[in-house]
Amino acid sequence: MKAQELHGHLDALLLAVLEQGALHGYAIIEALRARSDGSLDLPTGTIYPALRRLERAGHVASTWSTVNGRERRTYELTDAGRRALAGERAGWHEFRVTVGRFLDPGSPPGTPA
Amino acid sequence: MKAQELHGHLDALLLAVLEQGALHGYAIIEALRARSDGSLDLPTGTIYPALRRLERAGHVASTWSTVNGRERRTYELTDAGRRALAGERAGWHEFRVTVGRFLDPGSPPGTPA
DNA sequence: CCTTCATACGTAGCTACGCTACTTGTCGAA
DNA sequence: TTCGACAAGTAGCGTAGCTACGTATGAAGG
Repeated sequence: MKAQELHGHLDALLLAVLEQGALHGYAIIEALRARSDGSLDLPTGTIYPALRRLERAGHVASTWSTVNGRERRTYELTDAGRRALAGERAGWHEFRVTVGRFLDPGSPPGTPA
Repeated sequence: MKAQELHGHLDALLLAVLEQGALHGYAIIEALRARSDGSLDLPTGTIYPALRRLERAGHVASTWSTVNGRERRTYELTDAGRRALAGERAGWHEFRVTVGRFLDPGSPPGTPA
């Protein structure tokens, strides 16, 4: 799918992926691709800046490690990040219902009961 | 809701509103507000440029009329617009499923059956 | 009469944010 | 030794919605 439509929801996706355990950037990209059956194939230029944004916001924390001579920055959800994720989930739900009222089939204009 | 999350979905909303009949810009804003129970209260600076974009793209057509001394530009879906709306609906569905896999409750990681 | 508010259109400039394209570097395989 | 997967990152661009204006009419209220 056209990924630009993610606008505003990327942070939530990243937090959701990290909810299941700490990962490094590259692995996050792979996790998104895997869990979406390839629909979400996000470039590094999207992920890395987003992760730094989340870190600045205090929603994730990172630690460096070296594995096989390769530098890895591993990201982990903070408590604030977990709270933020809950908020993002609520926001996503409202968004999905609101937009769905216009775009989902079944009950366009006047559907009282 | 924070309207910036609409990013990329606004066109679809406008087409969906016009699907039920031609409306002028101001009325479109009111229709969005009404059908979303007030969640979508979009400023004119968002709607008018968007409508012109849709017109340039050939998805809507506009006709001027004067009602009570007030100028009205009434927008109507074109056939291409109707096709575009169908595409937007499909895109919305895929988007909602993909993002939902991460943010909706119920089936986070490995849910085979 | 004059102000104010709802109606109705519109533009200029800002900002957020995801994307493209690029760089740096290690390691394993061909 | 060259190429591709792994791993991180930045600079600059484009899209698109938002803020804050500006214009104009008609109705309501003082």
